[in-house]
Amino acid sequence: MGQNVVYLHGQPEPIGHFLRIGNSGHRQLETLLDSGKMMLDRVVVDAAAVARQHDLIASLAEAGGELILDTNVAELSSARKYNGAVKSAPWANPVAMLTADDLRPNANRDVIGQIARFAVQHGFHMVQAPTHLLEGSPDAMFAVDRASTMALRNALDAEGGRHIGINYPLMIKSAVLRDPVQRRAFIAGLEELPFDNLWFRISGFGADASPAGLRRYIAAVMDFQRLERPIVADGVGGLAGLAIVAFGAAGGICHGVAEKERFDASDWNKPPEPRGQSFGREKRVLIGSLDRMLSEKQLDALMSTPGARKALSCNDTSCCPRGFDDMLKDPKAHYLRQRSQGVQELSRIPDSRRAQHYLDKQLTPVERAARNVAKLRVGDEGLKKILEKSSERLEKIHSVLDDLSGTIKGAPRAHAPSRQPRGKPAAAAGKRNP
DNA sequence: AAGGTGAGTTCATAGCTCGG
DNA sequence: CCGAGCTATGAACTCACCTT
Repeated sequence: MGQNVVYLHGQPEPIGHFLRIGNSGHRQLETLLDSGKMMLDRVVVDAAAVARQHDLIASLAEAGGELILDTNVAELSSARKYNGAVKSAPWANPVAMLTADDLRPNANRDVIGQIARFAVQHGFHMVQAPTHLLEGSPDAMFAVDRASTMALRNALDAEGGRHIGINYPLMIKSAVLRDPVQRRAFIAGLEELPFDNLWFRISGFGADASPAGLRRYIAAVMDFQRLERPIVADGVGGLAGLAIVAFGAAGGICHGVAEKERFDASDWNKPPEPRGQSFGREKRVLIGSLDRMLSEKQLDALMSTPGARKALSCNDTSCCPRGFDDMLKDPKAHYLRQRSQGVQELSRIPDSRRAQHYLDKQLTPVERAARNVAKLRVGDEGLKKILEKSSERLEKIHSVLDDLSGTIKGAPRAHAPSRQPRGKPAAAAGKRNP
């Protein structure tokens, strides 16, 4: 598809695709990077993990990748999270949450100054402004966040980081995003701030978005184009994430490696969990024909159903030549190839045709495949329900987005964040020639 | 080299709310 | 009054790193 397209107005603008390294998957990612399978080289690194992930960061920098620092200030300011994984961030307070005072210019803890020096010292190209999870536009922390953004710009300039850009992460729950009055207040408050790109981290939204939720997300985020700055949808993945960029609501998306495809901060203000009680997730495999992941356990159970193996296998021979076996053998490589393939395919399509291409060439085939999966004679009632719901969801997304595409035709589209470091080729990391 | 330890985490579902 | 969508809640597995 698309190989024979002639571009009358130059190359279409590529969609920005960003990867969150996360907390503990960096060794696996290093292996993928070294074998040319990482696919993405614009990465967000948590400040709390920089020391541990130094090897991966150095390799990415050497390969010309773009390094983005997440300061973890939002988590460090949360009752539930400050004493968890983020507590090893250099500016963490070991005995308490960070407060607005810690972020004042000239504060005793000098968090802003520390962030600026750290970003320069570790060669970051971009920094997420140290913003907070906001209850709404009247939240007093919004003013603190605006002051922090200005202070960070000054601190970066003063510490030799004039070339380092700033992303502004707006962290609110989806109900707040949906409120047009609060949107206007946020837009007014952001207008004069010195940041390069606007990032959305919307609590309660992600790759599993409901059809109506997805439509409202796209419509709401489109309002922010009034700021005339590139927009990134953080914590989204799957066909929901692709829809957001296909419809031009955002110019880029960001997610983790088979995780962080949804952002949920609903428990951040609760007291910390007592220790010793933790929950985990079994290994999961991305199933393209369902637009969701299934655990190995669920897949095992499905394999006794005739036709399941064929219907669930990756049929992209450049990704998994031996189909199901390859998916199971290296689920993270499969995940990265599939996610980057979807974005790259869309990137080759001219802006004005992306929404239609998404509907016809990306959503429709999956919808059809999901319908076939839902027809399988699965013994397990729970699993059968999951398969049927996935299929139903995709059909509803199609009709909702079909309608939306008529409504927003001709509306201005968000741009992708320009690549840092500027001027370097956008060679995929890991594809270094010997 | 192998095994133990510590810490992170994602989904399904029940029940509630709000709007038509 | 019903259904869609939201919120709260409860459910064991993975990975990295350290110790021996």
